[in-house]
Amino acid sequence: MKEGITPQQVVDKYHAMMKESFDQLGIAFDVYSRTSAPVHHETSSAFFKKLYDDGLFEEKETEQYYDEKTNTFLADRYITGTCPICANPNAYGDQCEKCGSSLSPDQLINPRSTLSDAVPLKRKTKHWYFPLQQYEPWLKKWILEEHTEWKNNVFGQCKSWLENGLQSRAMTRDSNWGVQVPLPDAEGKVLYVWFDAPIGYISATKELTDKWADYWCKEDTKLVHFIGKDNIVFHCIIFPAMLKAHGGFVLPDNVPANEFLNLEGDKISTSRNWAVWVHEYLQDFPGCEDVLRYVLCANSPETKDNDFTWKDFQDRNNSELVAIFGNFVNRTFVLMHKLCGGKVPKLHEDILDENDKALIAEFENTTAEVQSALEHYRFRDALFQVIDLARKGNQYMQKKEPWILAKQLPENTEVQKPIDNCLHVCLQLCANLAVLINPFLPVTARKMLHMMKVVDKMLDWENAGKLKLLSVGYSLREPQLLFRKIEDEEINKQVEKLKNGRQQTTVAAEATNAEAKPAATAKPEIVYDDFAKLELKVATVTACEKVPKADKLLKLEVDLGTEKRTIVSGIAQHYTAEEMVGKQVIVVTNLAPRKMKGIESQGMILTAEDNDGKLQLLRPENPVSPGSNVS
RNA sequence: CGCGAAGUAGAGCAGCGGUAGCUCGUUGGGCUCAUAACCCAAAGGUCGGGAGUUCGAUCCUCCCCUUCGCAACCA
Repeated sequence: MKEGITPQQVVDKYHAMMKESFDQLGIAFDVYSRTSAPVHHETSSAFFKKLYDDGLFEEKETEQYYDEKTNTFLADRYITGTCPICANPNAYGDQCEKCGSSLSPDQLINPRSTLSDAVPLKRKTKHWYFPLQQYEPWLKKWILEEHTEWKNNVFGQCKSWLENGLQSRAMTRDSNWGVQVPLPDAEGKVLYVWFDAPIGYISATKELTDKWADYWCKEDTKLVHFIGKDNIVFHCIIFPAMLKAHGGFVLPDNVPANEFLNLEGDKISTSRNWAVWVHEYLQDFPGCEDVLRYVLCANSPETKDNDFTWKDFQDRNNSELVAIFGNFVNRTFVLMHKLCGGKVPKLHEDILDENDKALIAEFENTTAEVQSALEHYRFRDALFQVIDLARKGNQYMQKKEPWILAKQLPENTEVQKPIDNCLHVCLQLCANLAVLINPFLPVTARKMLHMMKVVDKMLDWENAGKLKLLSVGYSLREPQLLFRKIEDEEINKQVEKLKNGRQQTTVAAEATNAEAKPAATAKPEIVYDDFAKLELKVATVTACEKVPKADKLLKLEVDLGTEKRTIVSGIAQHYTAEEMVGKQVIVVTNLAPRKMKGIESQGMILTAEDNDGKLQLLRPENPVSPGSNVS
């Protein structure tokens, strides 16, 4: 709605955009689907129908508040009113933030809609509830006893839910966007997003293969959900309970939820354009797909929120990818061409020394560590181990100093042997590095394959840790640099772009609107007479103070020419009392008075909300006399 | 309000009862095949704050502070 287009257009736009971005970053999916696909509608409907036919839902008809102005049923959070317990006039339908009581909308005195400020009416609506509490004993056993290995943040959250007690939860909503409830008499009802969304995983598998049941219904399947911390409950509690209720499906083996990644100290937000857009990144850093992948993995918020900064991006690229990994591969190839005629030299086992043996042993050690880390979802650590192996390669080469040995060649041809050994080991290490880095940096792994003139098959994980990946005597290509250095200038540009982009959101949003079809209005059309019912006037603020114990409210005295009025307005987080004095504002003067925090407000000040959620006062371009009509 | 997770050197992390460690970055020195690595040395931490338990606490207990998340028509 905000973009002025239909939900369908929104999903089409972003689906295409994300698919392309994933593709360009070398992130491949067996299937990249969406819950608007027909197969998903069928699958989720059928799932619902099965639970329904098995009598697992509670059908409840409730009276829910309905906002006639916007034609919508109101979620609890969208209703405010006076708290029955502490008389706070701004309690929400689900809880009062002043006294902390949990509420239901029915308990509110003088409820109103936060969408339109209308007085909501009760309307009957029927929904289907899933009795989560019935699965509580089973969930407790399954998670708290059988999955103690889950991550702290995940396990703790689940424990909290389970110990607080689960409740029936509506699995349908009143809406016209989503999957229709597959029952007669269910006009205008759709499945609750978090009912159908995880079923989307099953639907997508169906789209992939007829043998989808081999994945979902066989005990040897290991189901893992990679998610962010904000939806732990859906994947650990609700979806498993649904699967259990339905029967015949495997349950998640693990749900390694990550924390959040910030960007330059602020929360990432695509709507506020505080983001790094993949398609723009690839334009600005062509050929650097793997660098972004590297930094995101090395800095992934596995145990706590982390920050992506361009400076860190540069540091990690220059010191870890270029200087450690890239440099090792490069110097190995350069030396091999200089000292071994461009071919994989022989390994003279008779003269292997401790250094050789130690490094060779590292092939397997590191492989085991990387594998173990991956199996335990410690991706950061796994990647570190790979880079660390390259570091060990550098150390090894430094100890062996084949370039020094080479100086003795004219008088002693025997030294070719240790030179051969060093480069043989280093080259085999390069091959191992290619295999080990492949899951993280696939583009880099390909480049290495090319240099080694070997086939893709070599990258199979089974090859990790082996000493003999390259054959003796095989001639290899000239080295190509795997990574390039990233200069300060490029980084500064990105930081600037980010900061400028933040202000351009409005422009971007307008551009989107211009392309889109005529916007569907959110509210029904009205006639002039409806508009004429409003009395809007310009007023000058003569005094202003903050309302005590209310963080959002300012109490204003305004001059309407013929009279003065007191108005309470929820703009305290956007304007200070001092700066309001003397400003002109537009006031709805014939709005019924309402008390807020014990002060009667005799009107309402008009504001507009920008993309940052900041309120902007509406006011005349040039000062006019107080009391002027607005039309 | 409550619940969960997190808070350890400039950055990213480990440690979890006994002199605070790793990688990167910084500074000085050595070396040079390499987009320079590597070696040596150094600087940099009242382990979020306070109380307690203990012979001893970053680690255990309690309180507090900060950040993020917690069934919203949001995968």
